[in-house]
Amino acid sequence: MAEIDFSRVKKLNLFEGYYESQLNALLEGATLKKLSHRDVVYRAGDEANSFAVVLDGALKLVKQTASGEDVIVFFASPGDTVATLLMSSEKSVYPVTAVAMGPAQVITIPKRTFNALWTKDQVIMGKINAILFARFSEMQEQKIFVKAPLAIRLARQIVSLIERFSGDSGAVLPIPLTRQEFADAVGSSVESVIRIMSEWSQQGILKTSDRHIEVIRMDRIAEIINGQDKV
Amino acid sequence: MAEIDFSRVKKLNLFEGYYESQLNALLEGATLKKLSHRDVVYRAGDEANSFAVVLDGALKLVKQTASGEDVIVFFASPGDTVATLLMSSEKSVYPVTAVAMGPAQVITIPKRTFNALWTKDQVIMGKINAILFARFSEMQEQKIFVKAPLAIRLARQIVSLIERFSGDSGAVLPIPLTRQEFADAVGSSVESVIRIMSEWSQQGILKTSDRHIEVIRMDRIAEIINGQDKV
DNA sequence: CGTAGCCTTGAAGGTGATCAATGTTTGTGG
DNA sequence: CCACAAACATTGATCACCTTCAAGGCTACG
Repeated sequence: MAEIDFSRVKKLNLFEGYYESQLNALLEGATLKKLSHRDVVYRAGDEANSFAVVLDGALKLVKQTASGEDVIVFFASPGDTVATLLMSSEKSVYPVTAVAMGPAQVITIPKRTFNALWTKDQVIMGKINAILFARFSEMQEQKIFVKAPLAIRLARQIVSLIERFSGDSGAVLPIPLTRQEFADAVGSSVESVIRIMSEWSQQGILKTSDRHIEVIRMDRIAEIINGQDKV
Repeated sequence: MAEIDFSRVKKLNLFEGYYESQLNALLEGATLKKLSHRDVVYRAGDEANSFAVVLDGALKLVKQTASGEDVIVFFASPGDTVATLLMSSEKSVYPVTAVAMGPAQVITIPKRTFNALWTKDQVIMGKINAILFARFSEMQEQKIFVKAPLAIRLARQIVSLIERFSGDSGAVLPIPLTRQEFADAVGSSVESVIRIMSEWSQQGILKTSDRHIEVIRMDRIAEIINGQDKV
């Protein structure tokens, strides 16, 4: 645990305002994990003994369908926690697989630390709730677009990711995303995603090089989401 | 508050094991609401001053799409809480509209009671987490089926509702659900839902009278979900 | 006994899935 | 640093699944 970079940890909203001694307590038994692209943090079905806080980079939370296809349930960004709700139950198993997208850093924190210390701290539990609420909102938002045409769902997904990973600063997605992953996230096929994104590239709406996306015409993307692109 | 039926309240897993005096504290300022079909508990956009616990019946949590269509985000069953995660944030607004389906009873509990008393009680917060986790799981499960044919999504939805509202006892859905509501829940159109359910009625898989559904051949429904019905 | 809410059926058409084949880039081991 | 494998992107053709639109019927209830 000594190797955890506190200066980075303290920058997370989650841990803001804590003294180093308090942080030491909250991170009792915690481990810093430096991940490379495609490293697995948790595997669906494994016994849930710890939860994770994302420090840097991104994780995708993936589940498999009966026919073996992947479905991306959520993208976790820095500050997000993963598997927190599992800590309350007696014995349980991770429902999804968490995989790093590009280089990433997470802290894994043992269940016992959560139950012994976190749950007694109303401030941090309030922040956890806020994180959960954000994830809830994202999933509900997605549900609202189920019936929308693929182009709209895709555009919404891109905007959502950019907002969460780049904030308002710029329109470049700092994480590598394959077309397949977009498809898995919006519930579609690679081919369809490619057709739409190629179209957008040709129209100069976005640019993509080596799985990194840059939105050039954010206004056009917004129009597409609002269904005004046919006008 | 005097009018709250404690014998009913105590049966909820959420409040199990509490003395009446403790319950009185947890329900400080709470109100029992007896609802009729289509009564609105919370309206999306209203300021979130309280959260709710479902005692009896069912609520649908609805959001509207840009084009004015309804999307049912979740069905809340007895024991579920609604808007809990909102209580942690300073000032907020309900993200969804909560509407009763058939007669229902809910308790609404003020935000201040939650923050003053609930958050200090680790036991009840653990139970809240379990409730949230169940809702999370349901939403994720649904996401796994986005690409599945409508018949499968519909079958899954019916089974999920029956499990939550009837437990293992029987196969009758005790709440009234229109075809439109099924469509709103699975992200489809009324007509398509009707076509599939009519087919099932003819095959004797289920029976429906006045918006109440009874599954006759649960085995067939299970087969449909597993995609074995074409065999 | 009329209206509102719900259910049903048919026809036409579009979106996007699937299959198949091929090109391109990235990463790795020798 | 090259060569080859693996991962990723692309394009075209075909067609199933649903949506949409339109029109009408049924049932409960004030």
